[in-house]
Amino acid sequence: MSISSRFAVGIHILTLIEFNKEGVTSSEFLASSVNTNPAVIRKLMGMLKKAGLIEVHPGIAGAKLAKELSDITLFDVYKAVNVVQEKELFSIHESPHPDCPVGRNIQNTIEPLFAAAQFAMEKVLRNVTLEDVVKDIATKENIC
Amino acid sequence: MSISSRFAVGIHILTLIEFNKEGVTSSEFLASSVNTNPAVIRKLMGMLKKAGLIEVHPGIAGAKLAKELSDITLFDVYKAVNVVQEKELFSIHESPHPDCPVGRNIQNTIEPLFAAAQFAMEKVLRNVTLEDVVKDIATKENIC
DNA sequence: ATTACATGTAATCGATATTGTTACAGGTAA
DNA sequence: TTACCTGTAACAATATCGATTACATGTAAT
Repeated sequence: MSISSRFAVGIHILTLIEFNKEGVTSSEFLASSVNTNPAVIRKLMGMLKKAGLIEVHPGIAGAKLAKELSDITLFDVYKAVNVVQEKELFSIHESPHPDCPVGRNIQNTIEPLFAAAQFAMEKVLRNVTLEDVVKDIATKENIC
Repeated sequence: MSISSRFAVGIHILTLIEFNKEGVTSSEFLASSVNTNPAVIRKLMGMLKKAGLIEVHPGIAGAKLAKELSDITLFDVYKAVNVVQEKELFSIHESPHPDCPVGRNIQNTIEPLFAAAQFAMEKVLRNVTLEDVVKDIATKENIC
């Protein structure tokens, strides 16, 4: 099991829009860098647009960031591309037997524990911005 | 996307072994409480056994805990049932374009961020023991 | 030794999610 | 009108999950 690479690709898209901000960042351009199909990129662009992270218009080539780099966290991207639903990082088996003391309580007992674990993971994502990602790549480029 | 319910079922199994420690906890008994097939339970029992969490023997009915309740964390169960591999909670797209500054760096930049998020989630699991789960259920039973 | 019953394990199936691909509708500007 | 872009639907290939069936193997009681 793994969380969909839509998340990583979403970050890639936003980062590249920033790096190419003087130029035109079309779905084809993005697809070439990500190494996938333009239609895949357009679908993701739709999600990022819906989440208010980018501006993109039918018939007009290129996407632009809709917010400041420092105002976009990885959590924003994570939510935008819809990879994990609220309280659903972990799945819990359905319909355990109600006549068993464990069966009738296990879901209620486990759920808050799973939610806490998921929340801790998401908190890390909230504390990283796209600015951090862009700066890290810029640093790596200057060194190499 | 969701982490397999094997994790939740694994917790269920261990918890029920404890609740039924005076009796014989067979795969059929467990399957009835979990509401699944005995073969599914046996496969999970094999994983829990391999991880040293339970003792179970071919031909002999019933499983027993191999460690103290307070010595088994949810993380132990999580690793035992093999739901998420190390550094693979998030997947990263392969083969981004090396001629692009973003494409050639994005993986190295994102990987530690994803690893940190995964680690934070796992840390929560490390801090909860089966004893906590059993006590919580026992409390709920006494109240209701 | 035979019988009854347990665990161990492999094969298979249906359901679902993911990723890539193709195709085309609709918008924009030269 | 033409060229090119985004938006979106349909479909295939692949992978994983959970359930199911079947059977080999091990144990203990008769």
